Amino acid sequence: MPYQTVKGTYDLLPETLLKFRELEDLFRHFLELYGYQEIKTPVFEYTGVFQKENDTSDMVTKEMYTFSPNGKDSLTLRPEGTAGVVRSFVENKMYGSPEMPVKLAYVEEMFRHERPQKGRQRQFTQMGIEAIGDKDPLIDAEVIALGYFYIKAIGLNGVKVLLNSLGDNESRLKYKDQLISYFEPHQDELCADCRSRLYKNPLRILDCKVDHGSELIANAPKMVLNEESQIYFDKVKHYLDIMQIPYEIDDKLVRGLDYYTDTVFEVVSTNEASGSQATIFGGGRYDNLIKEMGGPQMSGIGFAIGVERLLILAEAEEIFEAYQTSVDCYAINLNEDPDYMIQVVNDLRNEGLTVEMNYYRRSLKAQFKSSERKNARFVLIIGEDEVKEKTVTLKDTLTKAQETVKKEELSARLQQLMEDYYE
RNA sequence: GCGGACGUGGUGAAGUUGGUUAACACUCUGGAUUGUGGCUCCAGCAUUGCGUGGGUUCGAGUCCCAUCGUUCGCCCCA
Repeated sequence: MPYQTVKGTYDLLPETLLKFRELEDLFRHFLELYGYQEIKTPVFEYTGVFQKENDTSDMVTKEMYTFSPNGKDSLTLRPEGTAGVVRSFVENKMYGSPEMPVKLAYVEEMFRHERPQKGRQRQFTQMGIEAIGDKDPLIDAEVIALGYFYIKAIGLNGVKVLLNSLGDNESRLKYKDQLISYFEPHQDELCADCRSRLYKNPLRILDCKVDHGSELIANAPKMVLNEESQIYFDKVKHYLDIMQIPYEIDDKLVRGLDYYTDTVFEVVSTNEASGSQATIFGGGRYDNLIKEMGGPQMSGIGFAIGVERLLILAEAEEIFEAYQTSVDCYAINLNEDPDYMIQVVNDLRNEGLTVEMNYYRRSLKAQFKSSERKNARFVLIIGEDEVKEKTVTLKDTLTKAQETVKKEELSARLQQLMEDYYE
């Protein structure tokens, strides 16, 4: 096999990683603002954590990295964050927490065996939050607010929030039945995928990209929420209005997995740089997941943001400032051995200054070029005379001023020069 | 899983219907200037090598097949 990254994976090189970190740091700042705490769950879990019974969707059957190291246990690299966090919530008995909801967050790598494309890798990073253990429209609105204002804080334009309600279990089951009886007589007009969805997850038919004569879908019965769900949804919208978060109701928005109940949302980009992968983040409320995982009947809500996609957009909108690493000093050595230079450099570093040095013998010109590339504020020249006199020739690259300083006084002199400059 | 495009040094890339030593530019290295950089000038820089492996041919970066990867779209998107 060739020595190269596996298809759909990539190296995050220093320059890009800095931008990545910037996005993460800002996200963590928002976690703090909204009172979320970060947790780490294992990269792999028992397959059952991600694969619910009766789930035969593409994503679980074809798109998970599932393996069996001992031929017995079936393990899977996490394809998403929610399941692991909910598992942890239950396993660590956080449902007993005095303060509800428990507000958790993660920034982690996910793995999906999909065909790679722009904005879609097989290993990718998601930042997400989950508010578990309580159900109130205010929590839904707050979750959306965190995501929305985070995206705005990055400086992205052309984003919009899509919002929908799938209703509570009662509303949804009723609606499912309605859809089944509506589509049943028209089965032959549906694509193969939708025919198989008909009984399992008829809501997905509404979101099908294959055109089955748009009339059929357009005329499908609309979801009618029961009174409780309608009031809940209205409150969510009301709170979003108060926070001045613009949103669009999209009744075709059903999300892929059927553990979602009531509020579902997605933030999409209208920037063409995102290509066909326009969803920046998506999430929703889940009333049944915690119980399914062996916890009490509790509800949760969360979302996940794809960091790679954010990065594509952020780069397209050129919101990153040019990064320029720099050092305080660069030490040039003109002597055969580096002993004296090492002492000088070591002292300065121990004083807290960032220092680079020349490692091997090369021309003065080459060393000066290095100092430039490292963007050194000061150049320290160490030749025969300096070693003899226990001094260092100090050149300020901004003022071009040059002076000879005693080795013991170097650190203090540098600090002074830097302070003077900023005055 | 399906369909289209693409793959030449560290980088950006030229390479006409297959024909001698793979253009040009940037970067880098050395020198002019062996204790003072940025400018200028000179020189060097793709292990007979053009993603990889086969094939056709007197001859292939150029044609054919396969394979790997990238990319665009479809599917999917927890």
